[in-house]
Amino acid sequence: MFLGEFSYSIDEKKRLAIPAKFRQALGKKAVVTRGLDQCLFLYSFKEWEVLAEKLSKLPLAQADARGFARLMLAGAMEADLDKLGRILVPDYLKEYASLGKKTVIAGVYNRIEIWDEQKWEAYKTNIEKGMGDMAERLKELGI
Amino acid sequence: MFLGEFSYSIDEKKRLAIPAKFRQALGKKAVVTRGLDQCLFLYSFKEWEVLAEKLSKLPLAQADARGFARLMLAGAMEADLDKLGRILVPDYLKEYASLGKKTVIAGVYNRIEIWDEQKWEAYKTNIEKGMGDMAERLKELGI
DNA sequence: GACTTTTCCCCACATTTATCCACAACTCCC
DNA sequence: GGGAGTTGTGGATAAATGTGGGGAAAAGTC
Repeated sequence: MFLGEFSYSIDEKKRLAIPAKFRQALGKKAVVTRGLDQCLFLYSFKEWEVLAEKLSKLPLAQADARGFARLMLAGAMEADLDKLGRILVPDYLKEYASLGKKTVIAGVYNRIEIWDEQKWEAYKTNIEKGMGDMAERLKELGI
Repeated sequence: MFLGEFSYSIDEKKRLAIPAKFRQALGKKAVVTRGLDQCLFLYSFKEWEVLAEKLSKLPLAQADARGFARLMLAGAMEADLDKLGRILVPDYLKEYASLGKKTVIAGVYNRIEIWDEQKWEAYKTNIEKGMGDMAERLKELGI
């Protein structure tokens, strides 16, 4: 299980270090892909395989399902860790998440999220503001 | 598994480089054909054989299924990779996908898609727009 | 048959990518 | 607190890759 919030920087060669704590659980082979709210998701290859399998089985005949699978699969990219535990972030994903130099890496249960630092701060304050209302909903969920 | 999004250019001899990452899985013998949404599909010969078999078994009675099968089978063309990993894109397929110089090659699980760059960008933003309920679908898939 | 056009195989070159290593900051342990 | 190991960052060098042409062989045209 991935937990915690770390800040790292992407160098000019698009390399991004993964927190040492996550490396063992990730393994050497990992996959980055488009995530929700303009961040990137990072999965271990095993986790990803399960997902990709499901995506590939979506009906090809339906235009919207086709588009969805296409974006998720084409958006993904193998991101193997080098000797020092870094991955390479492809240009199009860097752009998608509007990643600058400073990034935040957050562990969220079975996946790792990669955020631009500013976007992360903005998102956090935004969510924190709505935290009061959320408590109500959590109660409904029995938390 | 083919993953990722790459941009390449077709030269004036209709040659198109295939991403190095895909070459091994593709093999030397490949097949290009008309795809859905005005892009081209590129399969390894083995995958193509399986697909062609399925297409040939589509119910002959249904007009749309028949049309689809016809489009894909008649549009297919062997596209062997040369020494440097490039294929030749026939004129009629270039025209079908309205390929300009700049093209995008996308890996979508068991196939590779070839898009005109502009068409690809347009398609992507279009899908993303209609993806407000993306989170819902992801949840269904257990992402 | 002569000529033009197309297709295919060869190579050159600039750029990108991958691999390796260096160094400073930090942590942990004795 | 000092030393050994780890970790984050940056850079150097070597290999691989993308792109563009040249020219021989094949195909088509008049």
